[in-house]
Amino acid sequence: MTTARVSTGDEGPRSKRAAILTAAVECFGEFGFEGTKWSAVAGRVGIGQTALYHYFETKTHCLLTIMRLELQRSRDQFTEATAGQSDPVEALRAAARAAFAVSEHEILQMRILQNNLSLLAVPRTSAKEETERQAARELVRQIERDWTRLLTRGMSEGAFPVRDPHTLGQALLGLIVSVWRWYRPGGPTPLSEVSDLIEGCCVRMVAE
Amino acid sequence: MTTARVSTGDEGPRSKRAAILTAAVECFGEFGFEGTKWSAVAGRVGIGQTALYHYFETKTHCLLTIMRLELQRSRDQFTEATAGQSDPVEALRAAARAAFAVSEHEILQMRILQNNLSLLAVPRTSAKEETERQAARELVRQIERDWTRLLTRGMSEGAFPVRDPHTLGQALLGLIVSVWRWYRPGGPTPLSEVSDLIEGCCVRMVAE
DNA sequence: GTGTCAAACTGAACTGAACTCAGGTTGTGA
DNA sequence: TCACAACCTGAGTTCAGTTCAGTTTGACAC
Repeated sequence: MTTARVSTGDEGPRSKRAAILTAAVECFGEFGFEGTKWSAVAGRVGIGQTALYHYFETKTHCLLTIMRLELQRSRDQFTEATAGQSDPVEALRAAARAAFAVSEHEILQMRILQNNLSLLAVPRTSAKEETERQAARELVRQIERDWTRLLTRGMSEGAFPVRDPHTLGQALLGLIVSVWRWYRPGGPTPLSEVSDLIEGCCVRMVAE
Repeated sequence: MTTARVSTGDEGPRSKRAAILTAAVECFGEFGFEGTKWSAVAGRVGIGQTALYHYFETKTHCLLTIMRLELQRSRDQFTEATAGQSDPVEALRAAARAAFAVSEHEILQMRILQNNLSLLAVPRTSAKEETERQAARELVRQIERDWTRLLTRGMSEGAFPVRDPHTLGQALLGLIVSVWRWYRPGGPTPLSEVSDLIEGCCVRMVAE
């Protein structure tokens, strides 16, 4: 049950919100969102199904919350990794490496995010779902802008050949996140190798 | 309603299978699989909901069929594009270009495939669903093998530096298909530009 | 032309998972 | 020790997907 992390601070002392999020990440990550029964998450936390509705308006609201939190974490990690880097190539390398410096739990969150990104395209009818969706969309936009900025800076400094920075940013992002579609911990290729290979790909894509 | 394409040949003279597939592609592509009601597809074709079950065992069976057909089409296109190319770099370029030489209807199919790939990971209980899932998985494996082969050949001929060809193939595929997540016809960047940019990225990733 | 039969279809009923309702319990903090 | 908000529950509702028990249709043989 691991009542750890994911705390957003605004919870009561006997709140199970964090436990629900953790359980949901494990279920959604392993069986997929549609593949997991909402009641199974309740069972794993040790409460009745209806108790879930005290914390989340709907099952989708929980999913969107997980996605938003993961986007926030990803973006913070990017910001932290690139903060000190003055050389554009080094900044690019740091950003790519940061994307793969994740725990197994975070891998699940990336996978969930990846597999349900299309949810963000269509408006939701439930109020809280829509709020989370908007927040997630805004984070996606900011992350795209972060990458575009990194590329634009590198191009204006002459470190990267000039190309459409926005489309190139999308391509880099697509390349990096696509890893979570097939990568499995304990698989044939260790994550460190994947990380090195993708880092090199990013640099060659952009800087040559 | 456009009773065109997608015919697999083994249908009766008054079959609406092709019309259902076309309508389903349009609905699933625009609103997402979970976002479209199965009855809405029936409505678009002009039949009652229950008539759908004459052609597909379940809604998911229809989705898996669409995905399998699109994988088949993609693979054929790869094979045709790379057939005559003896130079590895030219073969790589041709493969990348072929991936973007698609109609608007095929773009929808790529999007559907992309958004529901995680379905292929977990076994299905329905017999026909499971058959389509196995076929789709096999096609994915073959497509990965096609790319790996292309890379291995280029490396052994000295046209590409030696790197893990399987992981690099996954990266190329991930880069290419990730485009369908954000690309929209009539958007700011025309597909021809995207195609050129991604083609260049592929070559730099692999050949430098 | 006419009869046959599988293919094609239908309205009514069923199912199961997400969700609502109308309260009951609990433990924190005043 | 009492109040009350946070937390929880079992019983019921809803609705999309699916099954059932047939009816209609039209291609083809004769």
